[in-house]
Amino acid sequence: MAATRPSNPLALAVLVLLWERPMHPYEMSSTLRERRKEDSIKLNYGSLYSVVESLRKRGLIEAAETVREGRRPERTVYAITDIGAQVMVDWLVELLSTPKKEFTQFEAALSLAGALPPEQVTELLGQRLRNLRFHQKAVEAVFEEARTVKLPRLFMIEAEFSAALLTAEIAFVEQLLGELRAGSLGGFALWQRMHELRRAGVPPEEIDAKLDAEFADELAFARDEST
Amino acid sequence: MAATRPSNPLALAVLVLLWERPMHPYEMSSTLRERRKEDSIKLNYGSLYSVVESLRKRGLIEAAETVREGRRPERTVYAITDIGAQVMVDWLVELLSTPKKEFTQFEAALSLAGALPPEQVTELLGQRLRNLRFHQKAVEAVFEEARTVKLPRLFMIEAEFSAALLTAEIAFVEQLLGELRAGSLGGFALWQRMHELRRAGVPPEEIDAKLDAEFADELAFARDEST
DNA sequence: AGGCGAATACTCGAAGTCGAGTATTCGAGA
DNA sequence: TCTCGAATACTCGACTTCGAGTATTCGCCT
Repeated sequence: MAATRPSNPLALAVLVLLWERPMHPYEMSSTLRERRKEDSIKLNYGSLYSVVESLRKRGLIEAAETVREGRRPERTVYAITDIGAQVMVDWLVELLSTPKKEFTQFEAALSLAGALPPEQVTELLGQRLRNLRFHQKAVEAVFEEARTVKLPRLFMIEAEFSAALLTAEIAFVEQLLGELRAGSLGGFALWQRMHELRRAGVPPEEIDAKLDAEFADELAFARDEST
Repeated sequence: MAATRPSNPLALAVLVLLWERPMHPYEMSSTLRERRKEDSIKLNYGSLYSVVESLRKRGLIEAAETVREGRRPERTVYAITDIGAQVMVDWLVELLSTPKKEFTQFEAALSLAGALPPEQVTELLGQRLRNLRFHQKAVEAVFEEARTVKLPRLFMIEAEFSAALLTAEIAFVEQLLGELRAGSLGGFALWQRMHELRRAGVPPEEIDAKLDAEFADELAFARDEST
């Protein structure tokens, strides 16, 4: 059996932490928090403990000892196994070298935005833009702070990546908003008309027929798609 | 009880489809496929049926009729309810107007990349860059095709968004690769030395101590963090 | 006429996700 | 010395996710 692994990236974080040195679950979570890794890896207690258990069952990590410090409850300290170290490397290699489609909520929302009327979508994207810019300022403040305490950039690459995506999203929304406000986005009139008809209470099939007639040219693509 | 909703965006897609007109689950999946929405919304059969059931239990959709066409098995046709339509609107409003952190695998991998030696990470990111560029060409070909069949841009905004993120990622990886190859990324030497010591079999605590001594200036930030 | 691959239409159960809840202990201040 | 909030260290179970498997039928090709 090829060594399988859990799908949650938190499991990879656990492997990396145990590759550094043995520790117990709660220490993993606090270490991740200290290093600001919770910004890039979703951390939640339930998942942490179940992920640790899942790694143990697969033989990627093992319980090293159970210690009791002061009068705190007992804690199980885990260590990485040789197979675990190998899986960690393979996993990192795959994630770094091979891009794979990541589904985002915003992309889903964009693809379904047609269900709201164009005016409302314009308004909502305006709000989003304001929120994004506000967020960007906060992120820049964090970078500024990092520079003043001389934190080496190595420890923040993931934050820089996420900031780069944020900048790209801002540019995209700005551009889209411009086209929406100008009404110049291809298909805009069709979209508007569809909502007009719905508001008027026209039933679905009739809407389809009317739009098909009124926007014959714009909907031409749909007719010869039977290839 | 405030109308709750499933968390899977596929449920939003179901609401939108049923807002257009009643249909049965299999038709939902084929409609989504025809419209290329599976590129922006993760579609999988298991999830589809359980999401439909979950929407039904919450009263956001309801079974309208069960039909049997030809000698095909029976199918349940669902319709959206008034509450369902409201939830659909609220959900779209939230997703479009309010950005929320999306965790990506690559961001997680970047934040844990320190567990591989710098030379290997450089090599892997080189591979990634080649893959990303290849993928970008394919995406551009799709856009080209869309232009020739005159598909209105409205129907592809989500694809344009995803392409914008792809471009941003390429730029980021190019930039990062440059700094890695030049060895100019802050913390690079520290990272290299850490792996050197590990290869030499030095135990964790000693590595920490040595690095702390050798890179006192670069690690200064860590010492006065006890605020 | 009949065979076979593509499309239709789901089902199932193992695995994973999540946040709220619980119980304890430490330490700063009144 | 007492208290109270923050930190420590998990547990629980309801809900989701997922992909592989199943069973049928349509329609083209020979």
